[in-house]
Amino acid sequence: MKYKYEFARPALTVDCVVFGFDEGDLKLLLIQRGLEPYMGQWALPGGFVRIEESLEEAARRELEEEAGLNKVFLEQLYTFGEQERDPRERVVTVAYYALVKLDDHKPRGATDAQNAAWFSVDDLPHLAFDHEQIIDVALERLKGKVRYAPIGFELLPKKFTLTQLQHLYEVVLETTLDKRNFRKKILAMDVLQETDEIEKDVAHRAARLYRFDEKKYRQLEKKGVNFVI
Amino acid sequence: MKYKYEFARPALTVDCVVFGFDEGDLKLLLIQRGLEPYMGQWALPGGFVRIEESLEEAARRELEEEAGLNKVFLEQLYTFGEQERDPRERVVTVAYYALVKLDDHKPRGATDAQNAAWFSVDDLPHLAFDHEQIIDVALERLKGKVRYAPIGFELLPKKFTLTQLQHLYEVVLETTLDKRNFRKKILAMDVLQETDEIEKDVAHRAARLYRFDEKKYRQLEKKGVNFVI
DNA sequence: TGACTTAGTGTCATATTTACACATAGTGTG
DNA sequence: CACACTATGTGTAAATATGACACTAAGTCA
Repeated sequence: MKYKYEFARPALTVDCVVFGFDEGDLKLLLIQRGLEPYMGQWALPGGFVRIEESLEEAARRELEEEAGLNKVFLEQLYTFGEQERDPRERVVTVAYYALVKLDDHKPRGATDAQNAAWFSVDDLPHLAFDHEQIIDVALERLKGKVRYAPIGFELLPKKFTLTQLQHLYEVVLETTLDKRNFRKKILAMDVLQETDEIEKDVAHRAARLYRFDEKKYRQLEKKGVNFVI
Repeated sequence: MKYKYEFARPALTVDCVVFGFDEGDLKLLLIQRGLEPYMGQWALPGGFVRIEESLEEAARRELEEEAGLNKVFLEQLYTFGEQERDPRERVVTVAYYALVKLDDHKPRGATDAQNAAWFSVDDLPHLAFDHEQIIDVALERLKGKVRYAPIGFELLPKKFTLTQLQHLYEVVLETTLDKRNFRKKILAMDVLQETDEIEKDVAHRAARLYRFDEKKYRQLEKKGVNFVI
C-alpha cells in the first residue's frame, strides 16, 4: 500500500466496445474474465489506467494486451461513474469504442490465456458490471455517427463491394435501404474509388470492389461538403 | 494521508462549461481561481469528485457551490486525461456542459468569495489548465447538438420571440439564417406554443412571445418525428 | 443449357430547401 | 402630429433532394 492520499480516490479504468462486421452481422469482441469479480463471465476488454499513461493510451494498451489489436479506429465514448457499478469499490471507467476490420482480426482460439470471442450484437451473453449499459450507449453512438462521418469503412476490408457497404449501414442503422438510391447517393458523394478488381469465390456474378478514398474525403470536407447517408 | 492504495491513482475532477445567451451573444460562466495553481486566473467551475457522489452529482454540486446554479440542463461532454494537464499531479477531469437561462442567473457581483463572471465566447480571457481546449470541445458539441435536439430553448427565457430563437441558432451555428425560412421551419415542427403576450420595452413593434412545448415535443419524438434546424 | 443468384442501372413523383421583398406595427423625435 | 426609424410578419416559385419502383446482365452450378 505505497500510495497515500489525503482524500479517497475512485479507481480509474478504461473499457472498450470493439465493433466488427462480418457476413452481414455486427459483432462485439468480448473477453471472458479470469479474475474475480464476475470470474468466468464475459465482459468488455479493459483495465486500470496506469498513472503514467493517458486514457487513450490505456485503452490501446488494453486492446493490445487482451485482444491483440492495434492501430484500430478508437474514440472516447462516455465516462461511467455510478457508485455501484463495481461491487468491490468505487470505480470510474472511461469507455471507448473501437472499429476493426474483422478479417484482419479473426476470432482468436479459446487457447488464449484469456478467452476472447466475437459475438453478434443481437446475441450477446450476460455481461459483467454495467457493460450491457455501456454497449447500449456505444450502439447509439455508432448509429448516430455512422450517418454523418465516414467511419463505416473502418469496419469493412480495404476493398469492399457496394452491397457490403449497404448491408453495413442497414445493420447499424437497423433499417433497410433501397439499392439503387443507396448507390446513387454514395457514388455521388465521390469518396469511393473504383478498383479494377471484383469479388472472388462467389457463386454468382462477382461485384466490383471499391475502396474509400480518404484523401478525397479530406478535400471535400475542407470545402464544407459533408458526408450523409 | 488516510487513504492508501496498492497502485497510484490519478485525482478525479469535474469541470463545467456553462453556456448562457444574452443580447445576441453566447456567453460562458468563468470563475476566478482563489487557490494555486493558476491563482487569480479564470477557469471553468469545477472541483474534485467525492468518493460517495456520482460524476453528475459532483458536477451539480460544483455548479451550486461555485456559481449558485441549480436545476440546469447538464450533460457529460468528454473526459480529459492527458499527463500534463495539471502541473501538480495527474488529474483526470470529466467535463460537463450546462445550458442556463441567463436572465435567471444574472452576472454575480465581484463581491462573491469567488469571483464569477460571464464572458462572451469570442472574448475570453486566458484560462487555467487545458480549459480553453475543453471549451473548444464544448462549442463543437453544442454546435453539433443544437441542430438535432431541442436544447437551444434551455438558453432562452421561458417565453421568447422567434427572432431571439433565430439569433441563438445563428450565434451557435456561426451562420446566418433566412427569417422567413427559419420561421416556416420551426413553426412547422409544431413544438412552439404561441402565447398571448408580446415583448415589452422595445423601441419598435413588439414581437409575439412563444414558449417551447415540451409535452408536444415528447409526443412527436415518440412518433419518430425529429427536430432538425 | 437452363436454373439460380446477385450485380447493376434510370425515371418520375413528391418533398424539402432555398432565394427573395414589401406592407405593417409600434416608438421616438422635431 | 407627422415623419423617420426599427423590427415584425408574411408567400411564392425555382432548384434540389429524396423515395418508390422493375428489369436486364453476368456469372455459377448442376
